[in-house]
Amino acid sequence: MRTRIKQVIEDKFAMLAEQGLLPASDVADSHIISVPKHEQHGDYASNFCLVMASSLKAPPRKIAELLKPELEGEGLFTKVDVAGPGFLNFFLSSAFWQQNLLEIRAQGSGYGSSDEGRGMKVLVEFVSANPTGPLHVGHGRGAAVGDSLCRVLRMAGYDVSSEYYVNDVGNQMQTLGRSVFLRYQEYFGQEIDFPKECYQGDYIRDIARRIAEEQGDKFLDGEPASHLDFFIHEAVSEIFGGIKKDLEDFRVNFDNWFSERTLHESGLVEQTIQELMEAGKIYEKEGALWFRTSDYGDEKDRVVKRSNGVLTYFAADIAYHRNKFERGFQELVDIWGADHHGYVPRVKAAVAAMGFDPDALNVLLLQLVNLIEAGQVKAMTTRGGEFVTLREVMDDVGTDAARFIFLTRRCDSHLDFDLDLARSQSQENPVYYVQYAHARLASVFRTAKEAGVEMKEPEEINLSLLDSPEEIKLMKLLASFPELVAKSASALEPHRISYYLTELAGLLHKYYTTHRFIGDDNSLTQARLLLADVIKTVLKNGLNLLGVNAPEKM
RNA sequence: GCGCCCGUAGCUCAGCCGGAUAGAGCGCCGGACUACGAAUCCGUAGGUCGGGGGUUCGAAUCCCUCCGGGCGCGCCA
Repeated sequence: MRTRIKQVIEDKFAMLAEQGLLPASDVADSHIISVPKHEQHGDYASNFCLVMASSLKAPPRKIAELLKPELEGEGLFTKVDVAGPGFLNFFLSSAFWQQNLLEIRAQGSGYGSSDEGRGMKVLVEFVSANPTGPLHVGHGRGAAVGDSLCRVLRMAGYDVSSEYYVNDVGNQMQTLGRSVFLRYQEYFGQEIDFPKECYQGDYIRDIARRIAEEQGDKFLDGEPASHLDFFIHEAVSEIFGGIKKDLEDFRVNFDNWFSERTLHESGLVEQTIQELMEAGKIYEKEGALWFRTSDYGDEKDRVVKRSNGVLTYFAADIAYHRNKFERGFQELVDIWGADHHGYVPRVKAAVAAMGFDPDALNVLLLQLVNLIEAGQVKAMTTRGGEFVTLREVMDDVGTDAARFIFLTRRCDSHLDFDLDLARSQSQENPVYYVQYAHARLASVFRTAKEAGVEMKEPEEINLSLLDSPEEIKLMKLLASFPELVAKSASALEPHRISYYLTELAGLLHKYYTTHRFIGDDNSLTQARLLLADVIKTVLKNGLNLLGVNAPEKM
């Protein structure tokens, strides 16, 4: 609708310019159609006259007055107002909104879709936690945001793939294997010196105990180094199995699990370094290889191969991002913890140096999650081994509440996750507010069925009965859902969905207390049931974008 | 010291590629079930949008600066 109004204005302007009533001029980019905050400002508003005033050398209101009759003659609006400093306010008839209900109903679970993304291939990479320990709450936020973003992008017409990058090589693997081996020795009563850099969590002991129980003490003999691969393999597969299970229960699915190891094994890392050296973008200094990232906006050059011959994590990441582009993705979204923000410029620099568009790489930085319990921040450190896992939170508050809460904040805002609130099965918990709206409507249909009321075909329903201010307001909000999804997608901001749903649920609850869906007047009942049906659909579609259930009963 | 993010009601936060009178939830206080679910609704109170400058017809929104908080500044990942 917005694009249609915009087009009409620009057409009418061109016509007036042709007639010599206004000077010809290019239309400013800042010309937008918005939905005004106040009802008296109409259903849509245009700032056209304001943004064009200076290039047309005419007062905004005067331009508006010239356009007004032309726009009214279009037949699209019941009224066009010139308001304030020169806004054009457009009023649509209630029939317009009523007809829209049929459209929503026809689209059903597909309502909200658009071709905003035009089939653009997008890769969203998230979580990507090292398989050295269980997922913690911070990863949970990444999982919720990433997964929801994928759903939103898909609905907005993007061709989306989701991916988890598995760091399955490097020092940390050695450290992990060593940590488990030491605990294994400890299990058999040997004196061990457990270094600080080893993984401290109890889960390491659990893995060691399992190995000890299954394999006995046979690894105590001989050179520990020769057993290390076995311990690494056992630890990784157990930990990774746990991660996958956690994500599955959190309703997060990945299209692809990308192993860092394959980048090395395929030779892509070495090949990329070689090519960049030939292009003069990597040079040698003090025995190490350095990438000229400072030529592309980074603070300083970065090492890709250490003087001891070992590749850095960065080296693999360069190849990984190259690989992403070479797989044909046009937009990349990386979701990282905010503590990695210093890493962004160097990866963008690498992308640019390889000849790809650095703006095609979108890095979302997720700020910290603080768990609050009894009004106190629960300490959450990864190093000390004392951390709250995603599993604990999921088991504690449930997947629905956890996901919803993770999606009620902007990415770059710190998140205080109040456990008591999330736990409470009561009014304070925001997720229930929305779910309850859905369940309430489901209940209406159950009641209707019991009363023997069947919904007619939409075409037979007299929609003009839906004309109260509350109904109009609801219908307008319902109509804006596809735009909201599209905007949420292009801005990479899934949290907008949860705000929309809270607003829609609020309107429904309010409506519910002042209007009855089922009454003596059959045609009114029919019209309101259609409205109920459509609201229910939109709530469900929206909750689905968040990965939250839409229950029929609670 | 340098860089990134944040600062909006008592609390937690929306709104931020400029737009009209700045919103919500929680909390406080007061109301509403003999009709579809009260996990709900209605009403009251609550604001120098961190401070200051600038750009503009117009700034919570953009720019500069200062103050406060968080996080980073490895030949770690």
